[in-house]
Amino acid sequence: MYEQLQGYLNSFVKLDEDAALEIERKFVKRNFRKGSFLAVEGEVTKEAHFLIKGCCRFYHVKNEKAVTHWFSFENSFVTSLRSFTTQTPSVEYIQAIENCTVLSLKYDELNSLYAKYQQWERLGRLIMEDFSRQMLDRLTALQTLTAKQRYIMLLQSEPRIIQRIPLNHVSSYLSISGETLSRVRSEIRIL
Amino acid sequence: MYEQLQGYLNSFVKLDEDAALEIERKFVKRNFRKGSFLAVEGEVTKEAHFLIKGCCRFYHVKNEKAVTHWFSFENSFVTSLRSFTTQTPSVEYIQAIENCTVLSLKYDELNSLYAKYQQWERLGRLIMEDFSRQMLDRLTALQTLTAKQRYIMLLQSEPRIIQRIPLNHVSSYLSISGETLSRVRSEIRIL
DNA sequence: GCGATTTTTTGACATATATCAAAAAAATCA
DNA sequence: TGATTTTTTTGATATATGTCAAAAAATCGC
Repeated sequence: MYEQLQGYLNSFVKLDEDAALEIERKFVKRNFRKGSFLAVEGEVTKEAHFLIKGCCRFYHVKNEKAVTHWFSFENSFVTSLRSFTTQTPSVEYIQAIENCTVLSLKYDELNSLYAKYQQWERLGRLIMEDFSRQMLDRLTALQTLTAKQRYIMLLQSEPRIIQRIPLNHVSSYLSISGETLSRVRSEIRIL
Repeated sequence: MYEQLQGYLNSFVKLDEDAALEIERKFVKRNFRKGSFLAVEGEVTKEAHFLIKGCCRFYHVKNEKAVTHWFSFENSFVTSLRSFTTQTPSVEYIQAIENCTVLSLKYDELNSLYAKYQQWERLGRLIMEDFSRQMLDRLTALQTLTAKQRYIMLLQSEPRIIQRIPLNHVSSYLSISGETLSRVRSEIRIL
């Protein structure tokens, strides 16, 4: 369990022993039942969670409708970024799509790691750089591809999303109505 | 000139004297003529530029068409993020929309700052966090607003873009055809 | 300053995608 | 397992926005 997190972190920075020891000291194991929330609109998100098992859906409510904007799977951090990094009320919800096991880290604990270890600071920077690149790709896809192309691209680049997430959430994520996505899928089936 | 950069960096981290001294040592002043390129598709971006004066347009070419995905103005860093951070060929162009004055920092120099000063590492992290939050906002706007709403929102949140950037670039940035944006504007004029 | 580009506007028409409604299928759970 | 809820599919129709074309306006280069 901790090895899994360790492996993830190591892909960014090879942690020295003292810095690595903090992993077991600061992260605590937790479970979230399918359907439960890791972040709620209006509440300050006090923890970041490393997803050991399961997957989550990020969404916000706009005109009484849920708009999904992200999914997270095993081996990634889950938190309401703006809320957590600025300690302000969240504008989004994060919901467990499957039963989830996570390793949770409190905001203050993370900051003490940042303060104490240059390597943790670097880890934070590299993870944010990585996240930014992912966001840029997603933006490009939304900006340049048709509904069908976006679905096909997702099928290729993130098959887990299509395999494990209900279609209505996927359609929202792709900014396509459920009906249109259903039609797109049947077209592709025929091909 | 250096004070301007210093002020920007200070808004993220109050640099100690030794770390602050590096600013004048590592950043070099350069000018880019209107129309010239700060990054080109296919070339590895070797520098990040802090924009002292002027503005830039980020775009990539898709089906022989330019798709604008970002603008930068005074007091922000300009670089092809993926290319610079991973030192791989850029997929995008960055073009000066006005004559620009920048302070440029080489990739290797930045990394030596990261290695030597925990404060610079933190600076990098905080700037990336800030960037990520901006990207998230942009994604939300593209996902939830109509063409007209996106334009109005831009008018309010980033009037500089509308004041200083040719309309065809703005429309591309908003994922609206030039014709539709023109119509949206005339509608708003009347109101 | 003036001709030549480039950008913006306007109009007619095309189309991708949304919406509404209802049936079919799948998932949930008591 | 069967009943109930949720999700997905299918059909008919509506609409926002794109495309093509040409005029009007603005900008650029010499």
